Amino acid sequence: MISCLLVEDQTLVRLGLANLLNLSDEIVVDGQAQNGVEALQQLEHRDFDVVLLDMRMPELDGLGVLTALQKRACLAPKVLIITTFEDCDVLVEAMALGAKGYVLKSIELEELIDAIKLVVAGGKVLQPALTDYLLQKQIAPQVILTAKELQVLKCLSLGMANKSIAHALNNSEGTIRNHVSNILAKLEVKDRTQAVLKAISNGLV
Amino acid sequence: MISCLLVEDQTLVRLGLANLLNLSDEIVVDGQAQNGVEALQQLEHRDFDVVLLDMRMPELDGLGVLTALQKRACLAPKVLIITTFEDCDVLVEAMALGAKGYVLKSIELEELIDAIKLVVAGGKVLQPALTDYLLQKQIAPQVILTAKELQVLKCLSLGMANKSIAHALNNSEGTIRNHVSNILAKLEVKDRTQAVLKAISNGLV
DNA sequence: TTTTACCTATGACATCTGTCACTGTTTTTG
DNA sequence: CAAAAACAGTGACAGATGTCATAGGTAAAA
Repeated sequence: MISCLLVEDQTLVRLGLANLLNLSDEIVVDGQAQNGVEALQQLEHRDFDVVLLDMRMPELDGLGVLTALQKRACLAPKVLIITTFEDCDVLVEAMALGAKGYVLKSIELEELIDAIKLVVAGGKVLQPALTDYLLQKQIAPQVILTAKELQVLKCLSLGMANKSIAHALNNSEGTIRNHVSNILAKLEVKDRTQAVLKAISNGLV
Repeated sequence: MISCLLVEDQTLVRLGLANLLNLSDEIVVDGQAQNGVEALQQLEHRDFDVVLLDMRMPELDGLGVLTALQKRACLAPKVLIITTFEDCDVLVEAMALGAKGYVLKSIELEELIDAIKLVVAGGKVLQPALTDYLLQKQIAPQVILTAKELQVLKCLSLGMANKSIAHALNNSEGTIRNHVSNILAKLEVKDRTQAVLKAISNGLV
């Protein structure tokens, strides 16, 4: 039997999925968590063969869990991300942080069970729908913003003007203008509005 | 026993939820549909006490189903919307289209069962989290944009510059500037970026 | 019919925005 | 250590943005 920790914030989805998996005779969900914090607590106490991890959660999200797990690399469990298409912008980050697979909640039950077995066996899983998505993304390679730029971008996406941002971040307006200019270049957009739109749709903020 | 049609596109969620509800001794999910079209087909063949309806679906979404059901008003079944917080902008529309209740997927199982019973009994259900949301909306009374303004706002939220919008809508740039100015005043914001953010969060676009 | 609201347009104006070139300081990294 | 990034700053500039006053045309409502 494959022992499995299920991390998902929506109670109905979590209970339902746990039930379904437990009906199979190969997988047993013997741990559940509503958010990243709970998940890490459970993982301290005992080991699981695999962690089914949702991305969007309160308290600590999927990426947070992955980051935390990386720090104790030796005994990191296999992680299979199971989430919605809306959250798949972070696919690359998640895999970079050590996730072994990434499937959508729209997956069929049998496929999911196969994916879990594959991951436990040491494989990697990516749904066809996602590989297409990846291809599209890789044409426009990963944008890397510096910490400061990300800070400014967050201000932008709050609708702040350069002057306000300068005041908020204790910089001159000119400096903020430079940062904004660099952000626009990196995001390949022409003005702050487009930057905000791109940031939102890419989950950068 | 309350007979129930469950309409939800994500297979795992649907099967899981159906299982959970069937475990109770008051509710039986004896119909399932993956989208609005399938739901309407099922409803032609037979009656259900209640329809559990997801909002965001392929083919035909929740609002579409409600609209279709309204047209044969006499034998419209009770509808309980069960969806995510992201889709709750359409709450008012859904209720106006005859939905008897609106709950989030984050609801607890027992609460959901209670909600279903309440709806079948002729009541209406709104989760506390949603009533708060409604209040917020009503404090900032409905902004009324003219058709043209809405058109311009949509362009804004695509990240277009005034010149582009002017070109796209066959107007002078000055005219567009005037429209933008009026939009900003009506939305009570200071620049186009804030306008776009507000438009998005209020579902105006 | 008169009024009202909407769409269109122009010109002038102040301000904001984004770019560029150039100069530093500090921190990270090879 | 030396090179490379990241960060902060200035000044000058072009162009975009938003405001205001003003005004003509059209369509719907009173």
